[in-house]
Amino acid sequence: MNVAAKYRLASLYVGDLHAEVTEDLLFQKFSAAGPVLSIRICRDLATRRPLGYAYVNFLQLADAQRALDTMNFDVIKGRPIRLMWAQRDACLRKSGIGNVFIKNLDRSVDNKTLYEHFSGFGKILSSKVMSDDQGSKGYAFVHFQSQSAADCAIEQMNGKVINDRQVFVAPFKTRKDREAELRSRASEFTNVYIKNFGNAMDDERLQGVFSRFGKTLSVKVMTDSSGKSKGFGFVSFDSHEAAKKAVEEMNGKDINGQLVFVGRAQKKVERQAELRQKFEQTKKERIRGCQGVKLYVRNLDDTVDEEQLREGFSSFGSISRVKVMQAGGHGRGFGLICFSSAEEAAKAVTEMNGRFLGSKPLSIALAQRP
DNA sequence: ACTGAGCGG
Repeated sequence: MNVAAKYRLASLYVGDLHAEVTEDLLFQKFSAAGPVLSIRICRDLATRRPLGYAYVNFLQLADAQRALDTMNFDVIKGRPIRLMWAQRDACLRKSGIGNVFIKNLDRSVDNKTLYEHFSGFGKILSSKVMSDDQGSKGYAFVHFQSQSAADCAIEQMNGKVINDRQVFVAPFKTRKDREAELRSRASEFTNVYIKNFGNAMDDERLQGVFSRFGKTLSVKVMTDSSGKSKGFGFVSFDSHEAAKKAVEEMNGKDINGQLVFVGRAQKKVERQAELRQKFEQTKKERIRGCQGVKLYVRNLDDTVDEEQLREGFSSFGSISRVKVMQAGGHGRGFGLICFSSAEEAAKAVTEMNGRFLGSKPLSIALAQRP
């Protein structure tokens, strides 16, 4: 048998490694399971930074098996390691066959507890409770070797209680598949959200406005603790067609002298997620907007300070930021100016490039995107 | 709250 074939029989993949874990440390640890032939922490070829995984090659298959059985999820440098048989065939790793998703996990459920609850259904290739520095995130993955084991686990474990909490167990879905599913579910909505109808509205009147689109299951004007309308409410229809018609015909219409908004009702978490995403989006746009109108000013006379620079450019528009680069108490001969619009920045470039500020002509250019 | 990461000499 050649060397490569021999390694493969007794090779373990060690994942989720902390960056400070060394080969020595792994050698010490795994030698407790039996004689170790070699260990390699994989690193980026160029930077030599660890890639977060390693191989441990045992001389004996039984020792590798023992390590897998007894050392999986042991904590090194504060982080649980994840052990698997080395599997170099990427197709086998990524097929997705037998992969199971678990959620609604109690925070007290750790990797080992999870493993104990699922290992009886078949051979597990890899499992993991997702966590951050706050601890468990309440969901996990168990990848079985066979689909039949996964089916069995789903059948037996979905709805079961682990550490006083009922868990949800189902086939794993990729993020893309899941998003598509959510979108298609959302497109068949039956619950409608109405806002901006003022406070002269109650359930009965709302019912009166919306019942012509179809049968309603519930109509509710949301109120505060004193019973006063909050200006919004929900109408639940018995069919998507009715809900869709209500949105199409009522959105933007005048009710009690006000233009109302009528749309698909979202769950609170969904709404929050959307708002959060919008906020991130506008933040990104704002950053991009600022980058687009940043000017580099070179060949600066080193007596010119930020105030003078701002003054020299203020006639072209509103300046959000001015900076003169400094080193050792004097200017380094360049700086930057942020305008609030691209037009202003462009005008500043055409008008000021080559013009004298102090004793030297300015050299101005639009800053490159980073 | 909420569907991953992962393979060398």
